[in-house]
Amino acid sequence: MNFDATALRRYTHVMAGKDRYHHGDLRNALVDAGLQILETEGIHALTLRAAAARAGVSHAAPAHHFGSLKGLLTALATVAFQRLADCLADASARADGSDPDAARLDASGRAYVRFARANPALFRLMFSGADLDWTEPSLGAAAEDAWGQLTAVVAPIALRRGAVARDTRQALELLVWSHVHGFSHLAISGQLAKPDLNQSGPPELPGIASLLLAGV
Amino acid sequence: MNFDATALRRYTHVMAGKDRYHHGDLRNALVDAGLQILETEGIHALTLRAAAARAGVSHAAPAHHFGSLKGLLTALATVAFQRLADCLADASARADGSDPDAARLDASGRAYVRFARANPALFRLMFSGADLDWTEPSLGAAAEDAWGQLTAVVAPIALRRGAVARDTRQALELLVWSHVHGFSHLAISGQLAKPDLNQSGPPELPGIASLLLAGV
DNA sequence: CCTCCATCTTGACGTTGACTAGATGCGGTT
DNA sequence: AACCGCATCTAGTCAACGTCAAGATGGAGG
Repeated sequence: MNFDATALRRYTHVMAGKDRYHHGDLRNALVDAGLQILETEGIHALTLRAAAARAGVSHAAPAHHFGSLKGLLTALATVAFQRLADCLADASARADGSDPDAARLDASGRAYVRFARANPALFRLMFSGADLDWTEPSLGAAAEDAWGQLTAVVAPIALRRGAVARDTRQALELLVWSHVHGFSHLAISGQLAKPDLNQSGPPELPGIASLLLAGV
Repeated sequence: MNFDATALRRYTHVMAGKDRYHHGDLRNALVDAGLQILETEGIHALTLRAAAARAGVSHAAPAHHFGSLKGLLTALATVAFQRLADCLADASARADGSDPDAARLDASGRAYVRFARANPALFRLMFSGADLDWTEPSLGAAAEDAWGQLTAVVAPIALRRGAVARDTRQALELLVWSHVHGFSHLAISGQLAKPDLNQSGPPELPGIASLLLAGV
């Protein structure tokens, strides 16, 4: 979790109310501020100046820690991928059912969608393409973690389908990822709010495990 | 296609080089300009002022036709949904294979992905959520058209699976849409560029028809 | 105690979306 | 043919933005 006890002590010290020229842990404070703004006001309200104001520093302070707005967005996306990976791992561990493999897959899928619905602006940012600096190693590592959590629950299903070849296995991983990612994206885009789709309540993620295991 | 011969005549007349105070068809000119900017320079370069400059009018002119930036984006997304619907209809019509239903479904899916890959910024805009004005009826109608093209190719497959109930059928439609939409989004986000996914060439959209028809 | 330098502030510049007031000229009316 | 209403477009302005440059501050190591 990149926990820095010294920095945190200084940070909480400042949080207690003591204003000082040197913040102590401005970088983390700005990330927190950014996450809050993203959650409460959306992506358009997330500006370097707004984050600085929320952290109680001058408008140009963020530049020293993130270089540019892209840097701040990259830091936020990194945290987001880490949180997503945690959610997926947690859901997989808690999954319960008569078919454990299938239960873990479906539970992970639902967790993916739940994460997107709970953090729509953040989710969008994670997959916003050119807005992020993918040369930043920590971002790539966090994204790999999340991807790894997903492939881990697909692997047993793939084996039971007889998908031993690397290509076949990766095609299944990609199928599952596309499925949950597409559903998540449609959900937070409001595309699932069509009246004819809501006559039986809000749409739920169609389970993929049973489909993949049909006829096996 | 909302073809307005009179407006077009004036528009082309202006295009011929004659500068006049009244443009003649500024609205369409601004949409064209917006599409070009989106394609060549990306979403961040798409500003009201840039579109105005490309159309050769003053910086405040777009406001009279679109009200705000949101209005221009909405107009662009409307055109985009219409084009997507056309692409899907075309792909379905041209599809060819031993199983026509399956061929049409897979061809439509590939067309969806091809559209996204060919127009990444536009595709992102179409599903950008709060950036668009969904109270605009034309936008909703265009989106419904595209959605209708997709459900049309899913319906035969659903019937062959015995999905006669409305809920079951809609779940399948949603499954297919999630699949192609998620893959498209991952593709244009660069998430499919992972080295371990490209050892057998760039990933292709996993066919969904054979999966849905397995064991039928 | 003193110096170094990362950290933070202040001020400025160019660009943006949005608003206002005024100029223009097309299309319908007389 | 002359007129005029009004949609269309221009010009000017404002606050907010990202970014840069220059200076102030104060903690860490000698």
